[in-house]
Amino acid sequence: MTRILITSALPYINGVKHLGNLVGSMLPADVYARFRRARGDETLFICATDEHGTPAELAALEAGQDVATYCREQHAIQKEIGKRFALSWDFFGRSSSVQNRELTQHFARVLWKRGHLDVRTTKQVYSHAEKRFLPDRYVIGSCPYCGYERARGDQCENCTRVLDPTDLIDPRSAVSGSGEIEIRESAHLFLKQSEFVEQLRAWIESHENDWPNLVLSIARKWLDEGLKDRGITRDLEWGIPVPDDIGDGKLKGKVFYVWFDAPIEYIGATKEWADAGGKGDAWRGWWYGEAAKDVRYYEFMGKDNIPFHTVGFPVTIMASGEPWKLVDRLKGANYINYDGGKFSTSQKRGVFMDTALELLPADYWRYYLMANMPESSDSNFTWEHFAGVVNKDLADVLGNFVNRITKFTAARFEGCVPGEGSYGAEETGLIVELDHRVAQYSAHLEQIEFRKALAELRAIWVAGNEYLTRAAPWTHIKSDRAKAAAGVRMGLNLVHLLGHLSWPVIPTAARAIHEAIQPAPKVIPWPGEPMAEFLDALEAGQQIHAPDVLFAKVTDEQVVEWKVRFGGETKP
RNA sequence: GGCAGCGUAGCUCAGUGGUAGAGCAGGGGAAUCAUAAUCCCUUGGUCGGGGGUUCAAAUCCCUCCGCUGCUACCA
Repeated sequence: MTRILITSALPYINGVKHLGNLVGSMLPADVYARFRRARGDETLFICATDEHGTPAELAALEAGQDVATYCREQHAIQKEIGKRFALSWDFFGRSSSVQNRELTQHFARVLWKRGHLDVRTTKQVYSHAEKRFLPDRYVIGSCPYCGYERARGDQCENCTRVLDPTDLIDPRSAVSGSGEIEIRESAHLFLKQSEFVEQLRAWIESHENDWPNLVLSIARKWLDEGLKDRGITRDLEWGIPVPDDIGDGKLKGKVFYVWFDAPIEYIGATKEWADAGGKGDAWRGWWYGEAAKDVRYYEFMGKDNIPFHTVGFPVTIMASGEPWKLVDRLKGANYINYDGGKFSTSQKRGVFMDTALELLPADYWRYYLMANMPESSDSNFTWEHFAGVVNKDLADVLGNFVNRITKFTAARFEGCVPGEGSYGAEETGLIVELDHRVAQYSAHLEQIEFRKALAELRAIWVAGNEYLTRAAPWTHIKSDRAKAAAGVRMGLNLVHLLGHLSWPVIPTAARAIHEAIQPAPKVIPWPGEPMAEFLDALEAGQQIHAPDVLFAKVTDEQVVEWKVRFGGETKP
């Protein structure tokens, strides 16, 4: 049987992630992992914090901590918040782990020995104030074309021209503002990506039919523009050191570029998982050679990460000549905007994972984000839309359905599954509809089409309400108790079904729904087929429990309050 | 500047050659089990503009406009 390996793009270490980061990678990966586990597939869901690079060092500086401490603390925070969002990682590792260091150095050594790396001298901006080299975008100055005074060294935000730091007039450090900067030469290791253009293109085209358009077009664009060799080392303190046996002694004190070691951490974190669980070489069985032949590998990420997963990481693996697993299905997401603008960590604009949970439980966000995932184009978050979806879909359609049938059972059937009466034409029709809808829902999830899947899930919730209205046990109870009983029995079986089907998306609420009927296992399995059997499975006389309100509504007052608090479109 | 994606009902989005769709919002009705929650019916679009191919175009081609992103040292 096929085993399922799932990785989510690694959240960067410099602070709590916003909803845009969540919906692009971690959340869809989690929903997919839960779906696969529910279906009974052996599944491994791996994630980690991405801890290297200049922004991490600067964030630590700003926090007044050494980088190692800063990363350790931030990792713990992100892990905690992820758990509270019910992200069901099998392991949440760290790109700064020993395991990743060993693997990254292994790849670099193999690539060096095989001649796919070479040492080149580059010119870079060095700032005396910080005593460090600055990436282009950390150098600011006046744009030589439009005069904009805060143009960055890589691009002018005002006139959008692509720049080089040496183009800037009056260049200075964006960190300290110091103008004491100079261009220095520095030796770096380059990955000869250009040698792999044909191999890479063949691989990408082999996925013509099973990768989203967005992913294919971005990957092809990089190839079509001519793949350049890429520097894979940096002059930084914090990072995975380049081993002494690479680079003929010219690379002392350098570390690998974050985008070289971050994807390798997918493998590294799997090794962290195996080491932590005493599983020995099991990590290798998910990634390497014959042992991993039965593994199907899925990656989830935002569109900004696509080049690194379609070009950089695959080239690293191809260049190693070793049989590491390449991605099979790659799901790329667009961006979600906040009230018409960007989510921004630096400007504190938008909603972040920790503050989101202060407002409402994880399931509210999970459902909204998945139902409106930016799959085909960027989508837009507004508080009104969010409140509307939560109130209508979760509170009115799903919550109220569970509530009305369980309350009715408690009031009229002593809170037990009634055994009288039998299913008739109404029930048969419903079963036919649900056989179809559940199959559709399952197929959409399997194809990683989340908007369509969630629309189908919602339609299944609606079908419950439609059925109850037609069956109208509250009417029949007055004249034909057996007929009313059959309707209630079906209603309760539907609650049972919704508890199963909703679990990948809204695990906490799904558990509460399931437990209205009976205790829920840790992984709520996919409902057995056919529906005719599943929807007649509850035993007569079984006690059920009407749950408390599953979803509270978002009030207009809350919407107003949150818009102000989170700096939405209330422009002066 | 180059490249890519997007532009369909008031809103959020499906729909890739064969008589324009869904959900929400709006309008009318039914029901009274339920978190005033539900269910049924319904109004609403010259598919960004223009040109072309075709018996037939939201869909293919050209062009223009708008929005967003990427442009290799942010990650």
